[in-house]
Amino acid sequence: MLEKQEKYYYDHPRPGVATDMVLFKVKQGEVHVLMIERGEDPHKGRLALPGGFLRQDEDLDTCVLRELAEETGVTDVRPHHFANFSAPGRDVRWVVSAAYFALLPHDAEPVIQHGSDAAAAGWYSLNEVRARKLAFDHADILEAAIRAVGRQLDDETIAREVLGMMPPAFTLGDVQRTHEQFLGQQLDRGNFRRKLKIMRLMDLIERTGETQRTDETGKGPRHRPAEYYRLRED
Amino acid sequence: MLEKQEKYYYDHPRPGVATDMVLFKVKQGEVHVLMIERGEDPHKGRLALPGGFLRQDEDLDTCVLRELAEETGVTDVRPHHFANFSAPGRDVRWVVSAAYFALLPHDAEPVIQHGSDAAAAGWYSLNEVRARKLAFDHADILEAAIRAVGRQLDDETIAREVLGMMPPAFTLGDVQRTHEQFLGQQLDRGNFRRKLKIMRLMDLIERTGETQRTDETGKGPRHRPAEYYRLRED
DNA sequence: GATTGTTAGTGTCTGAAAGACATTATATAT
DNA sequence: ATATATAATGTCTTTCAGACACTAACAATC
Repeated sequence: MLEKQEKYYYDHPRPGVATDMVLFKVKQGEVHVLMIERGEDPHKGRLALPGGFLRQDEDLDTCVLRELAEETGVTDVRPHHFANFSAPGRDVRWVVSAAYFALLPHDAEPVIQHGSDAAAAGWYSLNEVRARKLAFDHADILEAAIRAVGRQLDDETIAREVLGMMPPAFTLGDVQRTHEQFLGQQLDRGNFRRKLKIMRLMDLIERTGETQRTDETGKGPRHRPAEYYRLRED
Repeated sequence: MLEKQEKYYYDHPRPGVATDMVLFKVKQGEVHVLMIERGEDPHKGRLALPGGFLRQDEDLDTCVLRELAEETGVTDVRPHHFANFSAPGRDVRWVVSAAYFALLPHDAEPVIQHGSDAAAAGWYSLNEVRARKLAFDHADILEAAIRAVGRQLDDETIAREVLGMMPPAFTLGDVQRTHEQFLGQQLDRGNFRRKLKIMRLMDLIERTGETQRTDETGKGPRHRPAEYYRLRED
């Protein structure tokens, strides 16, 4: 293969090719994003999206999953490509990036790995990460990812993955608030629940029989408690 | 810039990065695609999509437009990215490609250029090009492009560009048949016309006053003639 | 104990839009 | 004249989204 490569060699300058992953998770009702603190220049110390360079024996989908597994231990997510980022000045090393998003199931247990490239890693809420100065053009990538999820929320595949993000017991209001964070706007409760039925998403979940209650610390609703739901086995 | 690049140099193998353009045109009622006969290995002699390698001072959108202009003289089209193609074996030179489609306005006058990379170029109907063995994975790219256009036909931007593909005088049946070729299925006439109104596409065109007629050669309809339309100035 | 405030859960009214299909119109061919 | 094919338009029904109303159930307060 290398010989063939030389045989057909073209004298084109070659950019670095990388993937970036915007991994979303729901934590205490708020959408969070996995970010890594860069341990090296360029942009040392800034928060960045996980991702990495393409290898010669893999395609981009494989690359983004491999990098995600290496840096976070997450393996069971579906990557969704939504855009390329290729502005010449976006990375002084000249790197073209294929951007993906994925929705982390709640039962997944990411183990943040510390490598040379990632001094620290962790989950940041949308508000937190928006208040930070991010590496490269990762702020643009993040916003584009949020919009991409919002656009695809009426796609059955994505809507199912959102259900998979929910904790073991959740209310329909929790699901609605998650949708709202991706859409950036409020939704009508009645219409949202009707949509869940029409998209047959209600068939994927079931009532636990429990309802919200106010615990001894005073935490909890001061209003009608919501029914808890859980994902069905099948 | 080059110094900085060396300063931050990463020892990653770098694939070639290219763009491929699926340029559609309507010719005598049939959707055609611009293809180039490859003048060099790999895949010398086979039909291929126009496109080329990314340069250091441009992003992917700029690249695909530049390559298109160089190879065909076409300048006034809007590129729409729809997918990346990155399977390791798709090109023995290891090339990752960002795939675009564009819809050629009828008034554009492409001048096919003959370069070292393009021994011959020309328009092929979907049936013709599907009967040929194409270079690389360009058959996959082409089919994906057709589906991408079909999916976006209810997007106002794309639907307008389809109108722009029509010849100076066209019938609503011509527009419908173009949509059908992208969708791969028949449409109901009444529903299609209603859609044109709802999407306010009827505001963009006007009747010419002429109707189809059978000319001396016997060409023409043997049925009720259709009204001709044209694009409005504004 | 009644009242208030807040969210949960459900139902209803309206209008937009799609799908299926019917009807009339107008040309050529026989 | 009749058949045939397509153009052009209209109608009926169903689906679905948006807006909104109404009741239910809890905690806090008066």
